[in-house]
Amino acid sequence: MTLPSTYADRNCSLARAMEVIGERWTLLILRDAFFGIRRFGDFATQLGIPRAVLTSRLKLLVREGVLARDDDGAGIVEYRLTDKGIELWPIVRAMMAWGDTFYSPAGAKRALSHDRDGGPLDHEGRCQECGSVVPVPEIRIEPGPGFDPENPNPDPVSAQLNTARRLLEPVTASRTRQADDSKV
Amino acid sequence: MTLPSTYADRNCSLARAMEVIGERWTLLILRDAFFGIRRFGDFATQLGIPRAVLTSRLKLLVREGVLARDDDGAGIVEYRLTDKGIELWPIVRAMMAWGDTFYSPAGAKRALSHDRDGGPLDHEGRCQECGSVVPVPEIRIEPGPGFDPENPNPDPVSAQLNTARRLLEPVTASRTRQADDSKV
DNA sequence: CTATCGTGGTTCAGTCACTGAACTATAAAT
DNA sequence: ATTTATAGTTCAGTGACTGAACCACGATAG
Repeated sequence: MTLPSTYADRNCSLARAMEVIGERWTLLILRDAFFGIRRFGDFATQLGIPRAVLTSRLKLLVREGVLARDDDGAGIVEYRLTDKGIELWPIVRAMMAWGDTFYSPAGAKRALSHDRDGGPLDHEGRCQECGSVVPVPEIRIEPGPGFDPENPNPDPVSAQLNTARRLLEPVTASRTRQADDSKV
Repeated sequence: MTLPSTYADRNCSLARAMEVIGERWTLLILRDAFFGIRRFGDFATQLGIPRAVLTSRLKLLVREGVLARDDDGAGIVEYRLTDKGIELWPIVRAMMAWGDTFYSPAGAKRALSHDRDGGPLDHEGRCQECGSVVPVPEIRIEPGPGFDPENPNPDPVSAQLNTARRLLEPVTASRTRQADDSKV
């Protein structure tokens, strides 16, 4: 049902993509998923999104195969990006780059680099050291020159998000999934 | 007015970008702008968007410097992408590519190529012939293998949009700006 | 000069979605 | 048995979108 009166244009792939990821909050949810957030409560507190809307968005993203819902039966649910979801990275990266260019005079708020060789990424996502298009799990993200530690949000999840990390690396929650699974 | 309760995250450029281009319809308006649409009425009919919403979106985009409003004083107004707006192309391209990949089994609905040498563009926007990142005005767009001529929309604007053209090349309207010989 | 048309909007009632706060359900942990 | 952590649901109030009609203005036709 994605949208009541759906975008009519059947011949533009952009319209179809918008029905999946174009609703309010959706891209911010996905950004946080790239940053390693997997838990319902963490999405809710990080984004300040109404929980009912979060439920609705997560359901749509799971139905469309962008996120996978992983329930361990013990009250712990994780939402992880699927391969299809990971292929949304160029969109997220392009939007961050545009926002940095025009709304962050002090420089990029987050700096991206190739975790293997340390080379910075250009705006097309290429490592300037090795020249390759860096796979998402090898991308290192850290606060950049434009990062503003205004209100240092003291919760542990925010603290983790503001350190240098690799994309998709899960934030460790207070109560983790049962008995340490090897799927990281 | 961008958003009533704005996205709170001040430290993600994505949130700032979403405030400018994240509202419903906005990216479709910009897609049409890349395709050469410049007139209020053409946006309205091509997208099927309520005119009040279109007014609101155009005003925001002009205020943010993404579009320029050009009024010739004779009842003809044109909205054109600025340089800042043209830099949104990687976002539009990435979303079309993702939509094609996952929702167009018959192949891309629109094919992109380098107008100078005819080389097709890869998913990062590089010409596979000359290897360069092709500037937007040199990008040729035409119906691709997944294009579906289902309801051949008979209006002249749609007809132009479905032929091979360069991006940003304006669609010629029935009544053009200031003194023109091409009367129908 | 008046009437009509093309164009770029505005207005408005009805509907739908989002917001924010409170509440519920379930499974540990104490 | 009670508390805590987590993942949701519920609901009234508000705001945004929808669709259709209407308006203002300049150009064109009679």
